[in-house]
Amino acid sequence: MATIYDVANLAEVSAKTVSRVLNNDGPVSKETRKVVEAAIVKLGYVPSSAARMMRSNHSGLVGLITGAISMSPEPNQPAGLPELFIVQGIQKALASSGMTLMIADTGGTVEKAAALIDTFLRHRVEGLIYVAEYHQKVTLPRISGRTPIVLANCFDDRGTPAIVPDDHRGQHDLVARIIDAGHRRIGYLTLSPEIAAGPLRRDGYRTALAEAGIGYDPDLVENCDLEGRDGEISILWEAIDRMLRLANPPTVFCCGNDKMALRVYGILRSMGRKVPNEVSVAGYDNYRVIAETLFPPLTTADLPYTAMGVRAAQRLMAIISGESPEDKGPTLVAGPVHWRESVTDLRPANVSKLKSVKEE
Amino acid sequence: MATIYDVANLAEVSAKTVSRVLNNDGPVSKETRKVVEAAIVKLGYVPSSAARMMRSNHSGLVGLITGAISMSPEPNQPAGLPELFIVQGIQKALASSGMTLMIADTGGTVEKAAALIDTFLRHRVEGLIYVAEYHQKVTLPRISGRTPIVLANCFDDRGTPAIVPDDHRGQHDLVARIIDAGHRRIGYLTLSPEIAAGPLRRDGYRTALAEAGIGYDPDLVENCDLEGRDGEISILWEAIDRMLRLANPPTVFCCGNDKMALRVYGILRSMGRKVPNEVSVAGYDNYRVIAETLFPPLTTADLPYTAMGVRAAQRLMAIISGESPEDKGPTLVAGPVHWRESVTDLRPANVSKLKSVKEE
DNA sequence: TGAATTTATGACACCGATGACATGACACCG
DNA sequence: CGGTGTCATGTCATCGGTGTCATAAATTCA
Repeated sequence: MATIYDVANLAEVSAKTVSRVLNNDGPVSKETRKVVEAAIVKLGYVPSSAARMMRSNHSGLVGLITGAISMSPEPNQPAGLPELFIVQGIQKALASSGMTLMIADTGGTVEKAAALIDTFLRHRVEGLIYVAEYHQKVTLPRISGRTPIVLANCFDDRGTPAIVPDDHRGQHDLVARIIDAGHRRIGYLTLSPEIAAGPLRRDGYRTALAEAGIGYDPDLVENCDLEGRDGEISILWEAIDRMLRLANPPTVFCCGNDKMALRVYGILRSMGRKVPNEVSVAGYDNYRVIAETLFPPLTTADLPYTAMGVRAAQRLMAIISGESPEDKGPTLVAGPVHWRESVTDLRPANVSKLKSVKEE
Repeated sequence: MATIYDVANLAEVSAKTVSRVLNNDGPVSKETRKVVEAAIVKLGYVPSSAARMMRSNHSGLVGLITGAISMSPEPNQPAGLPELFIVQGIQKALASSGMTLMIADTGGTVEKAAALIDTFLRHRVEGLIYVAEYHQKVTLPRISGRTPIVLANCFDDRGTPAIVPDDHRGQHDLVARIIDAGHRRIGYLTLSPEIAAGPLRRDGYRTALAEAGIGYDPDLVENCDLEGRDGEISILWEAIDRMLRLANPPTVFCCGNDKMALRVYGILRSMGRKVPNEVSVAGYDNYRVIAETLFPPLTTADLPYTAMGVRAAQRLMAIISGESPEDKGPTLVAGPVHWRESVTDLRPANVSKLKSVKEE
């Protein structure tokens, strides 16, 4: 591979002058610049970032660690892989800063994260972002030097800067909107209480009910999430069957996430119930492959992955620029409600009118 | 950040000895090794890969370029992002080789690929892999040096080593299996002929029919893929409606991909047709979020992304090791059929028996 | 027991850039 | 016309490791 000296020889200038041309550093005459640039092209010269980094002690790299790409081998897990939107958001925010993003994947095993952090430190990244597959608590190995790190979609108990979704508010907003559409009996098929989003969303549901003066009815809430284990369909089926037999049955089912809503569509239809004419369904995540492809399209709460990624990158850049990460603890990011055809509007004026309303 | 000299001073040995300990190079006495390792831990020393790379001229890096993470902003496009499985396969195959994988994303715009290749070359990667979002032809900027590159899920007309899915064989195997289950009237809702997979899969369908001695009936085939444009649902609806009104209607609908199958489920049910009792449905891709979550689970052909990733990485490693890439052109990789409950078995013995059969 | 080999370690140059500093040629100024 | 500033360029040391070679001590061998 050609070096800066090869270019210098060919252009009959010093290496330093070539360096000046490359970096738009110091003054270079028009003719010299032209000669040098020609030599660069002729030799196909590409500067070595290793050599540059050694001298200037500045890598321009940001490391990103994720398990998103190689999810656990079992096909369970909350969403799948849309948390990649976080990565997309990070890229978007980083693109303007001139930093290069290096992405590495844990390959499923969390233990590999330590090795990846090490690899990144060897490359002298200027900052690290750790992205979790779903909202959860994590415990990462401590980093020896002073390389800053930001957590996205997760948090720890050491006060590390973190960006997490506002599950409480999202579920609250969605339920509030559904109440606004005239629904009063709202069934809620929850996620497992084991995962961070479960209790947060359930509380959001309760808060929205309370604000509307609707009593909380435990008969309308059931955990239907087996976290990928078998039998989820039958548990769902029985919960729905039970609720629909109540004296005062729900007019809408809120599901823990969009994937569950996809199952609920199938079950309700197998029961002979039309969606949404007889029963409405709402999800959570705005997992677009499902939410927009389902027929009818699914009303759901957005999980603002992209925005979270943007915030994470911005936070990191701020810390790299020297801002002390004093406002410790997680930053909550809320997303909008996506109103689609899967929930009927029971308000007098709109009853029987099944039209597409988008509020995004 | 501590350097190798700091460690050498603290351990009272030469820098070269520290280097020996780090790389398990040359002989080092047990005691010396212990002292050096203690110093390394005490200082939190992390070697600089930049410095190492300069001298040894060996980066241990493989660059991966993908648009997978930031798909096009429109929610159209074939699959979404499961082509990330390719990345997963690449990682799996690379893990054993000691190479570090650097992933970069084009951010949607193909033009950025050139910049990313440049960045990778600056880091002196030993090989490059380009992963496309869906099976297609691409034209990448030529690479100046002799850094090898392998294409995954795409191909070009310059004979660059490439790994692509065997869409013809996959669709053939799926249809053959459906014929084997007793179906004779097989509707086919195709992908757009514009994308590489479209014609390949359609030909696979025709080949399977021909092999079974079933005549090709153009009435049973229709392109229902608008590549994300509006109106897809109504086109699908009309195509299905038309075919079901035929004197001899299809007993099963093969869909261009799983996403289309998801829509077809909704449409058939809105028409009051039970799946699979009255009409069977099959997909393509084995997009698990859809195929396994749908009710009933979807029969589909596997798009062997992981295997393709593995092959791509192996091919690259072979080329890096000096093997001349003489067997030019694309390598086809075929995947298995996943037989699930969405297609009924019409063979006498099994009629009315709806059980889960997995053949993977 | 002296020569040959192995083991353990160090000295030093070098990889390819860039920062600090120096130099010569002009231009401008009073 | 000497002094000062700017422009264009070059010299040289340096970043943090590792390859090459040298060296001294310990071990094996004839």
